[in-house]
Amino acid sequence: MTVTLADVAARARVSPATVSRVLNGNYPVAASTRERVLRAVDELDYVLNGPASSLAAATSDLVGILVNDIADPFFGIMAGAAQTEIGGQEGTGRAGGEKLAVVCNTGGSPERELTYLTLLQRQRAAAVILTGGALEDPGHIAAMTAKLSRLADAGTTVVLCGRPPLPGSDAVVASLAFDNRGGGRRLTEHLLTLGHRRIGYVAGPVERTTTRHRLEGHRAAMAAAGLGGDTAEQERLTVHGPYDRRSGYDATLELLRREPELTAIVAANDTVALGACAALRDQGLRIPHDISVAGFDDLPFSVDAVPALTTVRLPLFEAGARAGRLAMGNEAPPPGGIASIAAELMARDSTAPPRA
Amino acid sequence: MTVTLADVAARARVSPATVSRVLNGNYPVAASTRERVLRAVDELDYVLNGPASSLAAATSDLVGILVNDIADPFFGIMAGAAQTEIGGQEGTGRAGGEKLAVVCNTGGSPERELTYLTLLQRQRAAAVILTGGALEDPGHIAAMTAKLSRLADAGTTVVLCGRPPLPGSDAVVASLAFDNRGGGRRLTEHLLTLGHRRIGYVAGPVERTTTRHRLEGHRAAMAAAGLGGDTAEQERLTVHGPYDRRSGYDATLELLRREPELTAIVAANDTVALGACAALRDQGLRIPHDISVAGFDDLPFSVDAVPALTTVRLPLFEAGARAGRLAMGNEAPPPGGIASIAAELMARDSTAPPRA
DNA sequence: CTGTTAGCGCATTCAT
DNA sequence: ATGAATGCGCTAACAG
Repeated sequence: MTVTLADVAARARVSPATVSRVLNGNYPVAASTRERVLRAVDELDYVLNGPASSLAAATSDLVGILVNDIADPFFGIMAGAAQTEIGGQEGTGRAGGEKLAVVCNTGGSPERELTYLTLLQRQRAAAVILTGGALEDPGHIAAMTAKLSRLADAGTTVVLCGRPPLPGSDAVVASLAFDNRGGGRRLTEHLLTLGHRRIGYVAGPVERTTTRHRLEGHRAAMAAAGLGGDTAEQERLTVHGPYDRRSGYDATLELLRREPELTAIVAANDTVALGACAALRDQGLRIPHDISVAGFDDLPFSVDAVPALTTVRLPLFEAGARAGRLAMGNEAPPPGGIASIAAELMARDSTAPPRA
Repeated sequence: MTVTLADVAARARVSPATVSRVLNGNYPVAASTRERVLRAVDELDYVLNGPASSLAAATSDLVGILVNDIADPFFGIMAGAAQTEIGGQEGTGRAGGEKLAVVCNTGGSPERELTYLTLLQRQRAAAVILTGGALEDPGHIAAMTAKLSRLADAGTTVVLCGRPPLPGSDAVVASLAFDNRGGGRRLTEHLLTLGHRRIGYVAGPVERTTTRHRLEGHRAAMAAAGLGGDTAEQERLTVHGPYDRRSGYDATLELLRREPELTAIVAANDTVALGACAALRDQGLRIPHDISVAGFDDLPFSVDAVPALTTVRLPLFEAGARAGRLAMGNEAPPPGGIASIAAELMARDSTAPPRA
């Protein structure tokens, strides 16, 4: 039926051990024998049995990349970049020592995040990359810390990309954290400099690090300008919701209801900002003439929005690629295992001084 | 060191076989024993060894989803929907009989497509879903057909989603093909009805089924209106390029150079259309007053474009979900294994009658 | 309903 | 540089 290593060995008139050695390449084999073996492999159309090989070797060539939302380019760009570094070799068609880089979509659900980690642990994954913000629920953090320790103990390399370090865990080889706080602060400073004073904030889902850090940056800038207000006032000008277009639309209407004199809206990310723009247009407001709008991430479509969206650029591709190299052991981890990744303000046309 | 099934068996005072049975759930076990075993599993924090289990059972719980570009929501939406159907159970955290739905990014490269299939074959994947258009190169088609046969022989379920059937192959359980030709035709008919006569076409990469079908639909509509022109004229009003923003931008400038009197531009997809819009704006042309623009796919951002983009809606989520169910054997394949998925014209604000 | 017995296909000692 | 032998951890008959 299915052709095995032994079949190849027989055809090449060598022992199974020799076939294994040429296939894995990490052992000296005479050129002539290697030649013969490879020919037999091609002739028989042999494909290594992954499970058997993983069982014997106690490691697999699977690398998992966890994302919160695979339909969001924010994650797609990072995941694609990581995959490029991991499975991006030439590709002979025969598939030699390649790793199998795969992305797993948690949908933002903590249960599914843990389930996927268990599944990857079960497969004895070579490495795992966790992308995007983390949930701040203490129970989940504890469960994640424990699970990642277990993975690390089993030899799996764990890398965080766009997610803050896990405090007190040595399971993680490297954490690449975006400077969401600094980016958020600079974005709001930009609006303040333009002269805005009443700024609404459409935040992401509660209990997420990304949400909190961006919001903290915003409030820090407001406070520094003496516009912080009390907690109640801050809450009044903040609406939370998922990272999607709909949320931006609805939250904007709500903010307008709460404070009709708003001159600017800061959104949790670019997708949300697009929803905000749609809501404002539907209300007959012109951007940026009547009201300014800003996003976060600088996804590819943001520059093409009308007007072009002011936002904060995150080097998603570079970060993803670096995470991929770290996972493969092809790059030295940053000092202390932690790197902060700069976020750059992109001032474009959707923000302008408020109407006099 | 690492805890095995035998350890669990010892702790629960049963045989390894019994533990295996409760873990796999597909065999009668006394409730009290099951209880004891599960407790032992939790106490020992046991995680099944995937490779060992796959080796013994000769199948794995891996399901691969191949996409051309993971950063493109077109694929992200389909892949996410498929994953929902495959790995979307409750999620106990303990991870029972779940499948591991995993997406692989080929980047549109035929070599990587084959490599990924080999890797999945090596893992003895339970199923494989191929999304998006296929390459039309005869050599690659032959290689793919052969590879998919090999996979099917090994028990892997193969499903095509958004890709035309593979002629003469019985390896594929089901093909869900979008009606790209019909959608393309209706889109151009819409423009013709508005009164357009000189229409430029920004096509996708050559040798791709999606590209060809959409273009054929366009040309069929033109021909039916007596505007087909000769081959040279058709070529003159068509520019090929990748499915990205940049391509739309550059191709639009090229089309304008070739034919300054263009009144409408049809783009290969929405992303390309956005690039086209940007180029037109940079040329000082107003949409749709000076020139109309249309896209394809109806991605989430298209309705928020300014002006809202006329396009063709593809039910990406529904198709992906259906592919997931087919891959899991949770839905009967369509008659003949082939289903055509309707594409619906979404006439919005980016198209209007040409200037008088 | 549960225990016993054999492999699954390969990587890796240890010899040679 | 190559061959022979052993076991990775689990599932699947087969008994009982």
